[in-house]
Amino acid sequence: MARYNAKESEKYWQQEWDKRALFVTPALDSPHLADKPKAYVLEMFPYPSGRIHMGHTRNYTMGDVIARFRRAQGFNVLHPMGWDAFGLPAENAARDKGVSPRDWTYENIAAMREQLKMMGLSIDWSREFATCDPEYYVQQQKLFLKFYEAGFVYRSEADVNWDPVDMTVLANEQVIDGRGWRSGALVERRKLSQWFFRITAFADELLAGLDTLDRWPEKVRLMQKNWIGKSEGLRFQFDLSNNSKLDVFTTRPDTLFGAGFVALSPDHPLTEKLALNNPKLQAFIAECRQTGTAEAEIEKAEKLGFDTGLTAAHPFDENWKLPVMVANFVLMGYGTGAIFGCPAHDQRDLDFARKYGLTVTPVVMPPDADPKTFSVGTEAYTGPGLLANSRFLDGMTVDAAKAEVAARLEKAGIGERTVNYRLRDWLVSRQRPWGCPIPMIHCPTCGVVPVPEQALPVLLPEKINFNVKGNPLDADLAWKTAVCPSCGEAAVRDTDTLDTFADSSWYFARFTNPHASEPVDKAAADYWLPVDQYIGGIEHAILHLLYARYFTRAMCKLGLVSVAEPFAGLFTQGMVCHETYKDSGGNWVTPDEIEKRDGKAFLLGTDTQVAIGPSEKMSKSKKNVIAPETIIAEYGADTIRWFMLSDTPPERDIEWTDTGAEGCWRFVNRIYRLCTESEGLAAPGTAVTAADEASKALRQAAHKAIAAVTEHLEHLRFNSAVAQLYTLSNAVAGAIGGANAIDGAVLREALEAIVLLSAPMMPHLAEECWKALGHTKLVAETSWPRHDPALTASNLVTYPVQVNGKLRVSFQIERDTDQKTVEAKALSFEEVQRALDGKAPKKVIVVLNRIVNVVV
RNA sequence: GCCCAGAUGGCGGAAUUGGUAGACGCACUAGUUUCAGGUACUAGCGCUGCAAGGCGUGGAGGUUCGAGUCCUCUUCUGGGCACCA
Repeated sequence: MARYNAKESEKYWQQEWDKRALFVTPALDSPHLADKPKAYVLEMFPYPSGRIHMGHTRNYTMGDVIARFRRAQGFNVLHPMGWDAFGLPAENAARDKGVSPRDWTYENIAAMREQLKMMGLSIDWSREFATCDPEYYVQQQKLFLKFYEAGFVYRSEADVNWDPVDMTVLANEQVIDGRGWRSGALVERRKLSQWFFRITAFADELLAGLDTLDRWPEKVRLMQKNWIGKSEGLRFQFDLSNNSKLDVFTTRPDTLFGAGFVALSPDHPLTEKLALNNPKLQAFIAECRQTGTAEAEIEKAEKLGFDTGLTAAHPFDENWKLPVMVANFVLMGYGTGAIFGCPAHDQRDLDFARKYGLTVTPVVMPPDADPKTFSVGTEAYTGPGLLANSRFLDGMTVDAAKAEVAARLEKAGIGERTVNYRLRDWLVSRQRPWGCPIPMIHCPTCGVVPVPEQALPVLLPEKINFNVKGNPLDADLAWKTAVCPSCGEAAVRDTDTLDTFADSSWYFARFTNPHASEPVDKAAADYWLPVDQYIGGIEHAILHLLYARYFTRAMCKLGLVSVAEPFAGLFTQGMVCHETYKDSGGNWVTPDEIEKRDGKAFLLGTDTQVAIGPSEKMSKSKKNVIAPETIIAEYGADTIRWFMLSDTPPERDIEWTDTGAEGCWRFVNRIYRLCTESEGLAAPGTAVTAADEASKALRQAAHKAIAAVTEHLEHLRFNSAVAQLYTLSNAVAGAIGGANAIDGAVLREALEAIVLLSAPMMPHLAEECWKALGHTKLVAETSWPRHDPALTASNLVTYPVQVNGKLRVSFQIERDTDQKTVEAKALSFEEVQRALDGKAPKKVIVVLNRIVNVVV
């Protein structure tokens, strides 16, 4: 029996595609450009870690299916690839192995490019770039300067995680249990003057824009909406006992008579002022700063408070004094950095009040609660209700009370209704050497001066010395020293680099013409943008996608691009998982160290059992990684591609199994045999007219599959498209093995349907089969098949007959038969009569061409 | 802590969006082919019952002629939380 030689075949067809330049993007000045619609298909570009992993395989397979599908449908397709090449791992490798981050990165890129090419992706490699290419980051520096001129960028102080031993700023990832991951020193929070993008100025636009993104997953839009976190509330002032005033923000002004305290952030200017001559408060602030900067950490930390001794007068009763506390859960970055606490109706406030013995007064009554007896225990009441214990607000709804309080405080001139966003400005300064240098110069006399555009690029130093404390760029005096562009005196460069999220916030625009002398070639961008289908992990649902949306809007304002939204269609794929294994000592064991017998796992060649753990995302730490290259070496790229698309819906996590991969490989061979061993095929191009019943049935199956696969691919339901191809191949195999000979033209039509429909998913196999079927053109040059609706429609429909909602029998009848006839037929069945048990039906519901339900 | 998502046979999942639950694949069982392993082919495969039938989409209620699908409550699992990308 013939076996498909994937290794030879895949290499051969990849070369044929290359030779014919089939995947090169149509040029903007090509004469027939306007005859076709465009499709920009993009997968999130990879970080060059050195090897592709199964997650990449899944991501790029999906994108490639769409790109090939669109090409076959006659679209002009842009399907590029690049590298998100700046970032921490290169620095870590440099520190650990003494290599240069540049060499390490480019070596990784070379290795990964080869691996991606083995997958047979239909990528236009002529557009490839890495974000660490000076040609790319110089354009990013230009963009930064344009943003700066437009006022989109500003400088301000912000907290960082500071490692006091290594004298360096740490990423959240590098802080383990409050300590630096290398030094083990307790991490401190420290203020640095840094650059920000004023993304909050776009908050409303970014929020409203979500409504236009109808081809984005609902959940991603919701996550972004919550992230932006628009809330309407009231900002008002308290008079403090030290004769100063304090601004607070609240979304619950209705609960003002339930106020138990006023609380300041440890980072609030007033806190810092009070701490100047209060060592205990200084110690408290230091304690709060031991908590990391991560929101989850701050919110989960035990509530800590410090009584300042000050009091605040209630705005509606100057004799009512509230204690003014400093509280660790009040964030300086949100609202005004100060709140009034209403313990009865906010859980954090309640936890805090219970700990420090503060007053808890319920002012919103749950339905049916008696205001005289209702009290709050350990759980705050956050639901709706009517106001009580609130003087002039008593009896009002929450909404009415909010409006009343706001109106009164506005009238008194001490408050105003405001809109507040949870979204904070984007801090882009990174104290790291492997990133895009920020093109700014700090001059002792002129202050901050931008590097003039003609003086760009600000290149990274050739050699980065990691044997220094802190940021190597900062320690590199030769690199750091500059001349002030304004006064010509000695000055220093900004030694920070841009957040790598900036690199990935506009690369999709650069792909439309990666060699342009400006950041974006307007004509190319106008033709190709927005990206029609963007595909990547859900982990990017908020930050990357929000930043890219912000950049696009900012570039749009500057006239660099014409679209406001970068990604018209978004798809977020699930992760690739695998079972985990642990030996008796609790150590992780890799899949190739075990063998399975009777559903149990043993160490290879032994009777030593290992525990099978849950399927989790493939990761080195859990040793449950399967390398794509070993699978490609064993079965070829088409098998791994087919696996990635089969069974599991693309948005869900998929579990890699060896048996599943073997099943895919069997299917590859099955298609190969069907196409190479079928006898009695008509010549290519023969007109199809099925006469006999078996041939008619096969024709119908083929055309149904064409319709269904097309529809499923349009909606990225790859697993359902795969199932349809199995069904069609079963139909073909069944027809060949059947009692009646199949018409040669019908058989050809069915086989060609399988080949063309599976081609986006298994492109090499498709070429091999297409050739075996006698074609001289490639599949990659062949149009997508069309189904004939006359062939897929049947004039018979099946009616299930239910009695009281339970299925009893079903029958076939001509489509659109009148209801009376259907009803009579349904009632005529013995099964139905038996279920009726002699009773007369109360009602018979006939849904045309669908179902009959007899109600007794 | 806050926000989001998911739950259907032994497993991955399908279900025309309120109309025959379990398509298709994996695993498994029996048989045929084969020296054998593998491949290939045929048949079976939710649970229960001799059968008629009954039960069945995480759990509890509800709406409906009819609910995996809609509503309310609930349990569990997974993801994100701003310097990982």
